[in-house]
Amino acid sequence: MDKTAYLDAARRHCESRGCRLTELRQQVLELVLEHPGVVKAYQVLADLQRQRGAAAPPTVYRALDFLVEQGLLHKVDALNGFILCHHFDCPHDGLILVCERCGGVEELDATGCLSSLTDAMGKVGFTPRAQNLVLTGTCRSCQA
Amino acid sequence: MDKTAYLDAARRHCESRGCRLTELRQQVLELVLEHPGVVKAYQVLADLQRQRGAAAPPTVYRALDFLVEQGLLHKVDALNGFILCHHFDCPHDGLILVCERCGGVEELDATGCLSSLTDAMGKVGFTPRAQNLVLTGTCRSCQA
DNA sequence: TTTACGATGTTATACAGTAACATGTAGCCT
DNA sequence: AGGCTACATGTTACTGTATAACATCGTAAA
Ligand SMILES: [Zn+2]
Ligand SMILES: [Zn+2]
Ligand SMILES: [Zn+2]
Ligand SMILES: [Zn+2]
Repeated sequence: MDKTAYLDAARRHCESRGCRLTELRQQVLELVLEHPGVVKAYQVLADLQRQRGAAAPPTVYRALDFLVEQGLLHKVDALNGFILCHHFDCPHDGLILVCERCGGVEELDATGCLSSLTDAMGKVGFTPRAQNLVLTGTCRSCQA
Repeated sequence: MDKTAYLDAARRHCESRGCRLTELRQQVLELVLEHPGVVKAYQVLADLQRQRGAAAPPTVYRALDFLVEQGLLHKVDALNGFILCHHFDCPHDGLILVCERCGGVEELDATGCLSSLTDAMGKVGFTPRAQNLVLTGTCRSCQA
């Protein structure tokens, strides 16, 4: 999917959820799109300032939070960063692997891999919220 | 295990690994012990300042990093916090469950539950960093 | 038109984490 | 003893991450 098609799909995705992909939000999404792998909020902020002059942290954090809310991005807590989700339109129990060395992102289908985890949680009465697992580590090409 | 026994076990654990649980490190560990669930670094810092006067961030971060290194604490990236590990003496992969409603934290030993995930990652050549999975959801006592 | 609501702008601040360098402390070697 | 070494802690200053609180603006329903 090329960039334009992706943005179109993202717009339709938001509208189908009763939200608007405003110009600012799209601009932030495009900035994330420019980067491979993990993007940091303050990197986006710097990019945004280069494009439209003054901009403050809340501007970019609000846009990023919105995009995460819509499922267009995932937050990677361990790295204080964000990554694109390429499957926002189909519900997926994804397993997202982030390489600590090259910043590359890989997505696995974890369906069928989570049953034992779910069982373990069920034994203590814990009900997990649907969410994506994000793990950090080292990818194949970065193995020492 | 009561507090004294825990601290004794922690001390022996460190010494068996060729490290010392110094007075400062033990003091930080005790401060973490005082809190149920997740503890934040700056909360520990504030507590520490109340006990021994001046103290700066590096003091508490160094101690916390040491304790994580020894396996006595786990870092919870999603919450920028730390939790006690109650079975530091046996190697394990932690599965940390955070209740969205009451904020309680529970750690499961997921060592036997991750093989299918590990297999899936192995197939793409990905080596996960030793880490804890953090999931949010609803705990038993908060079930609606 | 008025009202309400969502989005954005703006300022200031809180919270999280680290670099770099100084000082102390304990064991070891000569 | 004197000096060497390694580790632990103290201290200052800073970078990076994130949010609170309030102001402004556009749009669309009432
Ligand atoms: Zn996804
Ligand atoms: Zn890599
Ligand atoms: Zn543990
Ligand atoms: Zn609960």
